[in-house]
Amino acid sequence: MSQEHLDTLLRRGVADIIVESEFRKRLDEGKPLRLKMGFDPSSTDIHVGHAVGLRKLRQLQDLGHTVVLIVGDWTAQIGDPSGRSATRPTLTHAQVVENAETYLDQFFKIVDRDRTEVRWQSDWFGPFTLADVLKLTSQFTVAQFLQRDDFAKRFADNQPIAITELLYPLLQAYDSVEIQSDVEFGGTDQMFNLLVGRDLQEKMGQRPQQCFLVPLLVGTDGVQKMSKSLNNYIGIDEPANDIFGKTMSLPDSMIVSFFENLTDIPDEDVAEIKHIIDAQAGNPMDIKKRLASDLVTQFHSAEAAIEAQAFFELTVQGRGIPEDIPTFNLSTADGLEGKRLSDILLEANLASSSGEARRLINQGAVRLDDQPIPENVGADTLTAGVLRVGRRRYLRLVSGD
RNA sequence: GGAGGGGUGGGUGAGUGGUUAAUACCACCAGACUGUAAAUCUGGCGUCCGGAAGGGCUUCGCAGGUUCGAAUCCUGCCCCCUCCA
Repeated sequence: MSQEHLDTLLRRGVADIIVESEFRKRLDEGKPLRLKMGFDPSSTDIHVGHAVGLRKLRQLQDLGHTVVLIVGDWTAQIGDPSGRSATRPTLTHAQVVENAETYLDQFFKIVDRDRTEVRWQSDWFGPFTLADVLKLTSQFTVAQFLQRDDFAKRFADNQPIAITELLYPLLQAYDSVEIQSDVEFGGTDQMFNLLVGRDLQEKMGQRPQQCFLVPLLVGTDGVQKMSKSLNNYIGIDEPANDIFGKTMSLPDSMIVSFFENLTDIPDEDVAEIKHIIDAQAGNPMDIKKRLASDLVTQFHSAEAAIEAQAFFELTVQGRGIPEDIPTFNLSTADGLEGKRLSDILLEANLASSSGEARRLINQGAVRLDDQPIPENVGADTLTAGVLRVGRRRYLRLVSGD
């Protein structure tokens, strides 16, 4: 591999590598490195924000290295007993197993299964004793932990910090010892935790891991970091049309960052795109189509990307009707007696409540063959045709058998 | 152990007996304009019935109570935060 290729690999989609020179030395040793990545099975959906780091894992796997994925099953079953954090619910063993399966299916869309070792945290924490815990805690001081940004801030603001919260970084650090990690991956918000792992390994006589930090991708709102709870994410498991559509709705300000972090297009192309956008030398929409197509190709296939683009151009841009849409039979045996348009929208999942259905109708968002239906008419006055709600919800009304 | 502050709709946060399904802002949804961008404008935003007018039901930590009427008053409980020890 060329030096240039390696440089790109260690720069694009990378926030920081601690310590980069040591990391490069290890790469030169010629032995497969153990790349540690942890996940909390309380959430299962992988979005493109996570993909930034997973893509790095894959690129390094392609150089012969091994990913060690740690399923945080033990901590997930403890949860956060203080109940402060909704993001640490307590899960049962069955839930953890189910979530892990869901997660792995998505994980291996990006990461190479054959070069991955999956380890369950309870293998080593299950038999842990209180004595072990105390030994672990004795390696660190409170002052050291107060260096972590959010702890420092909360401490200064007289906000509570639960003792368990101090323990989590220690447990994560011990994972590194257990699997003899060479490099741990995480977002920049994980820096402190990764560094604790590094320290602990050294204290326990191991060679300290390097910390590979990837940037936190900003979500589709263009403001906050991408996360499921903020509903500003693009899931890698979503249908091709959704990935394409969501990408098209990105603010212009996000385009360059997405290309940088989520695609392998050449650096020169990224620079070119940045120039076009800054200088307003072209329509950003066309550039976003390229981005959307690239993402769909990664998470589905090249064919799916072509279809998704066609779908987008037909429906959103051309306001046309796609072929493959759900149908609703007007002469169904259920009978339309007493039913109204709003009931049909609800039954066909075009609205989430009858209140919403009425609202949409009143706002002129419902059309039958392009003719607005401004009133909640009786279902029996509807004729065969295509019912459209907003821009992208459709229902084909048919009559007869 | 003691003192004080607080729990309101997805979020922030008004509201101290009726005009409050609950101000405002954010988020979100739909429409217009567009490039499913931004900005802007318009409408909406618990839920059910009703073509509509309108009417049910549920909601202000939980459970009771006072009252014609309670997010607002009383009692008990749960939870959170701060300060002092």
